[in-house]
Amino acid sequence: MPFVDNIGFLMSRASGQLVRATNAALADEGLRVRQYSVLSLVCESAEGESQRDLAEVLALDPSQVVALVDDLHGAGLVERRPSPADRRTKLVVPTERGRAVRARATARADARLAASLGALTEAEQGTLRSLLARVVDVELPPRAFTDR
Amino acid sequence: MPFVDNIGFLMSRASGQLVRATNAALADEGLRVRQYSVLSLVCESAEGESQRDLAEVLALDPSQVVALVDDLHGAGLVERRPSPADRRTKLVVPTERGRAVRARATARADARLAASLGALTEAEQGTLRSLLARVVDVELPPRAFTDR
DNA sequence: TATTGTTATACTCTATAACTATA
DNA sequence: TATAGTTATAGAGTATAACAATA
Repeated sequence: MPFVDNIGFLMSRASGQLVRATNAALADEGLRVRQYSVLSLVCESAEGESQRDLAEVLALDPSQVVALVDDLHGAGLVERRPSPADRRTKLVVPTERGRAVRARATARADARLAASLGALTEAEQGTLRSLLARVVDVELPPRAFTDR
Repeated sequence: MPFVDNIGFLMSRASGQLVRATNAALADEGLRVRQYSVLSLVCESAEGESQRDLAEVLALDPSQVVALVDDLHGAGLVERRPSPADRRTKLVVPTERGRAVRARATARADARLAASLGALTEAEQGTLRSLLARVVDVELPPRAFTDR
């Protein structure tokens, strides 16, 4: 099979396209997609998310989360609150402004994403989403100790 | 829909996983995935590929292709040949060693990719490939001049 | 004038290691 | 002894601009 049909190549190409498109859509709100992902998660959380949990969900190193939260805090969109349960842990919570920016950002990003996926029907987008979710879950294959 | 179900996010996460896995698989051959993609394309080509064509197929800036070809040339895997048709153009062609390295690299990369996609059946992988190919093709939507 | 390859530069993303304060 | 957050650093990837040679 020719290289241009390689799933890894196509995935990388598609991902790059979507990231560029989303960054362009978010530029008006002063966000990039990585900062936006953190803001979205904390806005969806009831009591705030610890930086450790953010790192795990986003598959980022904790040190990267520090920088992203710093960015958002500098823009007045989130705050760090001490966790009542563990004094090592900081819960990241959105400010009022953070919630407002997130709402606008989501509208813009979703519209742009829909345009980028315009070649696919709604049903196909659902199929793609579930296939991707299953690829993402396979971090630790059951009996693939050989290559670790 | 929660952020973690966003297709752009899932795509970025999946792409990162596949790139990391492929880079790990290629490390023994002294390659990274971007160099490998150039090597693969020139090995598949009958008369060599111009750097401009490589940039277009891979969706890279021509200046990035210069660096990748430099890397491969430094490793003795490709050569630049003058095009008989256009003296501006350089055709990138593999060396004998380049072809041998590419064969081994492809075996390793394909095996690792198959493992990373192990959660999907062959049919599902085919579906994923075709969906991705259609997403990638939508660089210039028919009448979306508004956002350019 | 436009295109191919090239150099240069800056910024973003990724990967590691080491440190602190807590547990 | 282990974990959450932090700082620092280096390398890889991305994005632009400008230039020489050639068309």
